[in-house]
Amino acid sequence: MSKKRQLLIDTALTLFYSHGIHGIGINEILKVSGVAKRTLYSHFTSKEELLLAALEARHHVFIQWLESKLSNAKNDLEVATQLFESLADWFDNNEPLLGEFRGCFFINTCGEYSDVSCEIRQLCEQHKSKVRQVIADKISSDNQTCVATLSILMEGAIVTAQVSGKKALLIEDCINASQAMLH
Amino acid sequence: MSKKRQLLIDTALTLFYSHGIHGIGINEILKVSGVAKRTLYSHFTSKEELLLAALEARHHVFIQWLESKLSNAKNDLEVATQLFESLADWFDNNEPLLGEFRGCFFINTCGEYSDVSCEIRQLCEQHKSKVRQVIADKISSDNQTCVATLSILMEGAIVTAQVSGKKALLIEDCINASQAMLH
DNA sequence: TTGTATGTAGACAATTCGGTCTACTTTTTG
DNA sequence: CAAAAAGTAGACCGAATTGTCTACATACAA
Repeated sequence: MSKKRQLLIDTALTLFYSHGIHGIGINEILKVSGVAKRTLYSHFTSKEELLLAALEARHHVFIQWLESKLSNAKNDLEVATQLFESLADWFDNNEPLLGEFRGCFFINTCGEYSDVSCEIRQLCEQHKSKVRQVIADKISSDNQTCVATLSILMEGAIVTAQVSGKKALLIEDCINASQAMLH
Repeated sequence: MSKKRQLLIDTALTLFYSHGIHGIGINEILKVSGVAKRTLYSHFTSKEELLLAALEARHHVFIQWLESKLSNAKNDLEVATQLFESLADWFDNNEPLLGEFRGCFFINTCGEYSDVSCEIRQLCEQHKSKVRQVIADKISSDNQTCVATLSILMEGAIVTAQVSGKKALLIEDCINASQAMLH
């Protein structure tokens, strides 16, 4: 992997994430990264291809982060608490790996693309599917409902933190709801 | 309220909602609505002002819809079931008042605007605050946690339906989680 | 009748968009 | 060393962007 290529992906990810895809032009990405336009188009055929690369990069970073955060949970309740407490750290910008919190990059991206069958949307869907899988792998019970509920609470927490501001109560509620579900 | 003004707001709302704010140009809104550009700029000083009007219009429609859906719930559990079953109808495009489901317009909008203190974001935050208030007014118990959890589940359901498309199981999970919470 | 509101079509300006291209320089590698 | 690969700056293209402006038409109420 070329150094410039990685720099372009990183810069695109940061800018797309914070200003939306259509809110950021190619020229802005070039200016911020300091890479020449010719170089960009030797690595990517279009803006969309750069976006796809950025989505994939974010996917890998996020999944790796999530797996590490849940790695030492010893039972289902610990999975839940560690999940939501890690999210709280993200919301409070205490997770350098994930950068400044601006909601979920994949949710934000879906808001800008209406065609559900396009490659971009499919990548977003696959990411969410993988996130659920990571949680499922840590849940000992074969109860599929538990995984689904945790995922829904997770999405709700992310969106609420983004739109309504980050609150300590939010995470408490998620953990309480998890406890109620796990009897 | 002028007829053309309302037509512009309705058209802008539909197009913004389905393609994102920055994905839709003024000219497209004019073409679809059949209104002259001069007329638009006699009613609104800028695209942003039109967006604010569209957000407000959506806010009123959604709140009215939500209130009507929860109006005849007789206890907390009924509030929860009617809430999530109404959401299911929305996801399945069986709620003409809300139009074709494309996630939450306010969440999608927040994804395109990073400045939390700008007027657009504040409108989105106020909308979510009002949604929580509508739910709170129907919950008999003074338990604030119940309202918060329902809200989080609601946001999670909306986002999951938008990104991952799973609908039937999703609503079941939300209702199950509500039941667990309400003992 | 005569203002005044509100509407029309569309040219135009200034800027930005994604993307191509030329000409040149640097870095890596066999 | 020499060839190939990867980089640079930035002019340029056509299309699209938001917003302004001129000139004119229609509807309605005092």
